[in-house]
Amino acid sequence: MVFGPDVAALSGDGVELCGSPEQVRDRVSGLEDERHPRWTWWAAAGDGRALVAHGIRPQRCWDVAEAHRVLAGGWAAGADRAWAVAAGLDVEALPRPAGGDLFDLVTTDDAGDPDSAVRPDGYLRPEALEPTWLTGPERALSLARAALQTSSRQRELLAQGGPRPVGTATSESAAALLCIELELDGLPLDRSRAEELITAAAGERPRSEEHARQLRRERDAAVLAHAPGRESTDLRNPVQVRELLASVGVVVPDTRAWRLEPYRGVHPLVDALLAWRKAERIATTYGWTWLDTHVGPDDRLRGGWTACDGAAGRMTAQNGLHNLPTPLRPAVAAHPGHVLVRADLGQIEPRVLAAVSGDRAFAEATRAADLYAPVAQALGVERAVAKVAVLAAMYGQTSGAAGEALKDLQRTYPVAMAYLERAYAEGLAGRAVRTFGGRRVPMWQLPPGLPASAVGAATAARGRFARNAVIQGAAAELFKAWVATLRLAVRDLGAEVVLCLHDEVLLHVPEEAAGEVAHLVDEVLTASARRWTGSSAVQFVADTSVIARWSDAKA
DNA sequence: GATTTCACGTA
DNA sequence: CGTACGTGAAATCC
Repeated sequence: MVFGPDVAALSGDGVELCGSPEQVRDRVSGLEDERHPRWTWWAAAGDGRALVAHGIRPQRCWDVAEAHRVLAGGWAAGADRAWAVAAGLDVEALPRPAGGDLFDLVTTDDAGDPDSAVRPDGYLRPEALEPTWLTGPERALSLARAALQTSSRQRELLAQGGPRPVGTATSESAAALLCIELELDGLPLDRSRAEELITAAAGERPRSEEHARQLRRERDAAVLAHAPGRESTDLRNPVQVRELLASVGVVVPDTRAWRLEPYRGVHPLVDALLAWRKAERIATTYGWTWLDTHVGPDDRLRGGWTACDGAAGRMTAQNGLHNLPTPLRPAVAAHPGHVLVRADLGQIEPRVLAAVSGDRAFAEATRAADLYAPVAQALGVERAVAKVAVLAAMYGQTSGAAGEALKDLQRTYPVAMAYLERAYAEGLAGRAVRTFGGRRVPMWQLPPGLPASAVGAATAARGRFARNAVIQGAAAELFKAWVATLRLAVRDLGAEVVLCLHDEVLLHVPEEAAGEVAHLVDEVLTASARRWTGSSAVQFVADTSVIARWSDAKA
């Protein structure tokens, strides 16, 4: 489907239609009710949003942009690029949209049928990406056909990588649609509780600009009182703060919190500064302005969502949805008549490692509710040591106390460790890696002028990135497969997904459906994990609770 | 005005 | 020599 401002079109499966967006939307709605087809669109942010904004929430879709991101990696996924890759055309030679200069005027004489989205040379017309190009129904129809054609070529290309990448593309597509819903629905908030928490952390709501400045001065004064003679220091200027600290005998290379932590006892200024920083964070980033800007009159916090970041493919969110400080979390609360069902995946990354590497011994450890217990036993070390070693192996950490246990890990779980080493080596060499689900993760190339002395560190950083990407990326794939299925499974109960946080999901649920939704969360996880891994060898576990506020469950 | 650096929140 | 992300304030670049 293609939705423009004035025209829209539908093509495929014996249906071909173009007309006004209203007409096409009605038909989409009817078809969705009849047989919920897998709708194909260039990107959820365009056509998916056009439906969701009008109350149509399709079950299944194929998002050409997301499929392209799986296939090619990286973030760029415009229709022209996705079309070119699917068609096997050179993306380096992608025609550029007309800039309105003379050169463009001269070279547009071979443009072929002006109402076709495809040029005679096989590339998608770059101007067809602009909504303004959709001046008539023929053009919309042509663009819709092109989207459908792209999707079937993408399917073929993905299928060359085995059965999984096609599945990855469908769940990524669903995640992208969910992102639109998350953005429009928002996260339920208890406004008065939010106001209390902001007041406690950042002070009362400023009544004017002058009042705001005064409050700021008061906050600053509490710190500067510890440094007589240096009251003019700007606490927001790291250089000045460093000088301030030096004046009381605290000499540090930078003023980051973890660096200052050991000096808490040395001088009361340090303590005051660190407390000030926490308050300042809430005052500037999650304070009154944030509340007024991002929380609607319906007491919902809204921000943009993306289905995959540019690196390994985790979801991202804006406006604090992904980094709300813990002290503010009590403000996230179910609205009247509802509860929150919260679930987080326990020890997701090592479990994912067991699945993607196919290490049988490590998979055996996932049968335990606490994976580190059997690992510790196998290595003959304390649980804490086993945990640090496993995490160090996955993240490429070399400092710290993991050294000896890492050797034992190699010996006990050679298949899993080899999987990580392999990714590390690929990254080191600058070659792209693929996640278990088939997402290509491109590797950046080192800048040509890089001094020889810096090359080692730079390639090692790339190796660590690759090593982490195959784990983090695969975990993101499983998570999205889970949540995409959950989205549909709970829908008839009136429940909706309202937050996704890498390994954690929050659902807003009518009170009476709480028990059933909580049950479905676990059931769907087992089914999704089985489908994703292709077996039941690796167990995934969710910690699920029914709560009123986000903070009611342990973090 | 746009980009970079520092700092810090989350997983 | 653990990764990823988003945000704001100040400094820096153009």
